[in-house]
Formats: sequence, C-alpha cells, structure tokens
Amino acid sequence: AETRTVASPPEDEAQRALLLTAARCHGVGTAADLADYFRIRPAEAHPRLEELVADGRLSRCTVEGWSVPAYRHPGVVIPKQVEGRALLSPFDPVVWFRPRAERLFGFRYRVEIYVPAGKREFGYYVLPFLLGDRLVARVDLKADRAGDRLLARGVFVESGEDREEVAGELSSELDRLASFLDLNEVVVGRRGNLAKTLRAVRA
DNA sequence: ATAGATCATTGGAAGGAGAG
DNA sequence: CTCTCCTTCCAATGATCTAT
Repeated sequence: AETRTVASPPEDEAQRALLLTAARCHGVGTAADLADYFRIRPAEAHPRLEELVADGRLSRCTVEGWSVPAYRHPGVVIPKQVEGRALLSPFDPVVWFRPRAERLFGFRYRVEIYVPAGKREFGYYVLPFLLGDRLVARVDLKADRAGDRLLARGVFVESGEDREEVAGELSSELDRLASFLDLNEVVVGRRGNLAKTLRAVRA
C-alpha cells in the first residue's frame, strides 16, 4: 500500500470546510446549529461563516420564528412533502442539538438517563417519535431480554396532535422495533397521556 | 454572564474464572 | 471445549459547582 503525506490545512480553512458540510447536512441553520455539528466554538464559527458568505458558498437568510439570522446552503431543496415514521435514538441528528430541536419542532428533549431518578419527567430512556415532519410523541422503552418483551413504560403525545392517529402509527412502529430487536411481544405500560389510547388501539 | 470541570446514571459488551 | 457467572469498563449528556 502506498501512503501519501498531505499537509494539514490551516485551521480556518478546515473550519470553513467543516461548517460548509454542516450547512449541507442542515439545509438551513443558525450559527450555533452549524458550529455544534463538528463542535467548533461559536466564537470561531461566526467569522468563518461570514467568510463563507463573502465567498458566496453560503447565504444568509432569516427564518420565520427564529430570533437570530440563519445560514443556508445553496444546494438545499425544499421537499413538497415529508414522509417518515421513526423512533429516534437520543443521539439522532434530528434531536442531537437540543436548542435546534426545540426551535424547529417545539420539542423539549432531555436524555434523562443522566437525571436523578426522582427528577425524571418522562423516564429513563425516552425515544422521540417522528411522524412526517413533526415530533409527535415520545416513549420510554426498555428491551426486557429475560422476558422476551419490548416494554413501553411510558407513552406521551405532544399537545395538539391527533391521539388516535399517533397511537396507531406508534403501535406499528413498536411492532417493527420489537421485531428488529428479536423480541416476542410489546407490552404497553400505564404511564403517560397516550398510554390508554395506545393500549386500546392494540387491544 | 459564561465557560470549564466534575460527577451522576445504567445497559451492554468484553473478558476472566471456574465447572462440567 | 463450552457454558455460566461475575467483574470491569465504556458510552453518552445533564446538573451542579467553581472560576473568570
């Protein structure tokens, strides 16, 4: 095998390249959104972003409801509609940067495995439920290997969502996840404002 | 105010010990 | 060799405290 030595790029150039990649992955985002993607300090990201704007590689824009300016990648396309249905990992890019998730979806999310048990709001290991272009619910899951069951210990719907529809879609997704995890059945607990509807849907 | 450091919390994976 | 049991280690972010 042949190896080539390539000089490390200057830091500012590397940061611009990383921020441009972040912008491509985000479509549109605030300086804080883009900086966090590769963990660049905001104080350094700001001048790098302005340099990219000056070069024409990014454009500045405003987003309705956002209090700070945004940066848009020129290649971004806006889909006519977004179809999707997924239980997200706590570390999924959709929710990774909590302020962005909250700003975009009105979805306040914390990974409560790090929160003392008594102070947990939703549960130990809670996955957001993405449906279409919204985060419509969250569910506290546990794979009970010994019992061969997927436990949905708490199920919570966001306000303003259609409970029946969300419960139906979530029910299907839980079956899919149980199958993926090679677990025999899904057991829905009693905690949460969607637990009752979900249990009824599955009955 | 803001940044940095430190500790807290569990599931699971990996590896060793010991039994058969 | 295979299996089980046990211990150790790792992953991640949030809460809290300290320092600037």
